[in-house]
Amino acid sequence: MSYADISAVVGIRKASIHYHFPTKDDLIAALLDRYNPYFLKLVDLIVASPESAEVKLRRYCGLFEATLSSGEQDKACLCGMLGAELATLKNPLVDRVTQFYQDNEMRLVQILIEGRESGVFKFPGDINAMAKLIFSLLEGGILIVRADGGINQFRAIVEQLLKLVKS
Amino acid sequence: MSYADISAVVGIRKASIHYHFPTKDDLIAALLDRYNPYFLKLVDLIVASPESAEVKLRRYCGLFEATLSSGEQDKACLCGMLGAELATLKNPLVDRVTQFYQDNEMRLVQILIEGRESGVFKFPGDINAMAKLIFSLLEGGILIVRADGGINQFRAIVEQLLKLVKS
DNA sequence: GTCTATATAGAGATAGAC
DNA sequence: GTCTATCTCTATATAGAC
Repeated sequence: MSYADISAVVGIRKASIHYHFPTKDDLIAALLDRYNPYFLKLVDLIVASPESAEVKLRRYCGLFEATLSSGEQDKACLCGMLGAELATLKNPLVDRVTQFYQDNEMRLVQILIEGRESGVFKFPGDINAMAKLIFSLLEGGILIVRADGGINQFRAIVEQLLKLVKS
Repeated sequence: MSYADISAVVGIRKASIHYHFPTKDDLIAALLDRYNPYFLKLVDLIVASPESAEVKLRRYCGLFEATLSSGEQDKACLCGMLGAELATLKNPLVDRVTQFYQDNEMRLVQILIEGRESGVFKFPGDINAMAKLIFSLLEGGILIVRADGGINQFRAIVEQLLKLVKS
C-alpha cells in the first residue's frame, strides 16, 4: 500500500496525501483507528444480540468470511497481515494491533461463557485458551485459504470449529 | 530481508549475492526448496515414529513452537509470513507456498486418521476440515502470539487443541 | 567468486507556488 | 487543499575489473 497506490484510488497526488497524514505511520494508525472500532462495534452487536451462543459464534466467524470475500480478489484482516510484519512495525502501531487482538479475544470469551452456561457449548478446557485458539484459527485461516481452497475451505473450517465447540 | 541484510550476515557484498541467486525470487525459491523439504522430513519422522497419535500431534505442534522460540526474537513460519503477502508474490513462489500448506495438511490427515482408528482421538466432523483447521490454527497462532503472550500462550493453544481432539 | 561502481526504480517525504 | 518539482533513501540489479 504505497502513496502511489492510494493516489490512484483517491484521485489526488501523492504529495497531497501528506497534508492529511504527515507520515506513513500516521496514515496506518488512522486506518486502524477507524477500522478496528468499526469491526469491534459489529462484534458487539453480535454479542448483544438475542441469538444463541452458537449463532453468535457463527456470525462472528462470518465477519472474517465477509472480509475474505469482499473485493475482487481475496482479502485478509488488516491486523492479521500487520501481525506478520510485527517485528518491523513501530510502537504506536504494534500497540493498536495487540489491542485489536485482545479486544477480539475478550469478546470471544463472552460468547464462550454464555455458550457454556446455556449448555450449547460443551468443549473441554480453558475458556481463555479456547478464545485465543479460535481467534488464531480465524486469522490463520483467512490467510491460508487464500492460497488453497478459498472461501469454501474457510467455511469448512468454521463448520468444523462449531462441531468441536458443541461436542 | 534485503540484500543488504543478507550481505551483513554472510560476509560478502550485496552484488556478490547475485552471482549465486540472480534475482530475489530465485533466492526465495532456493530458500523454500531447502527449508520446506527439511521441515517436511521432520514431520515424516514424527508420522513414522512408533508413538501414539496424541504424541505425534503434540510433537508436530512442537515443530511450530520450536520455530517461534528459535533466535533472539520471536520468529514465525516462513510460508506463513509469505502467505500474508500472497497477493504480491509471483507464481513460482505462490506454488511453493501452496504446496507446503498441502503437504502439511496431508500429513496431519494421516495423524488424525491414526488417532481416530486407535481411539485416542474422538473429535467429530470431517478429517480434512480438521487438518486444515489445525494447520490454520498453528500458522495463525505463531503470528498472533508474537504480539500478545508469546510462547506460553502458544503452548496454551496447543494444549487446548489437544483437549478438543481427544474429547 | 568477489569486488567496486553504477544503473534504475520505487518508496516516503519536503518546499514552495497556486 | 492540491499542485509540481525535488530530495533522500533504500531496494534490486548490472557491468566490468580482479
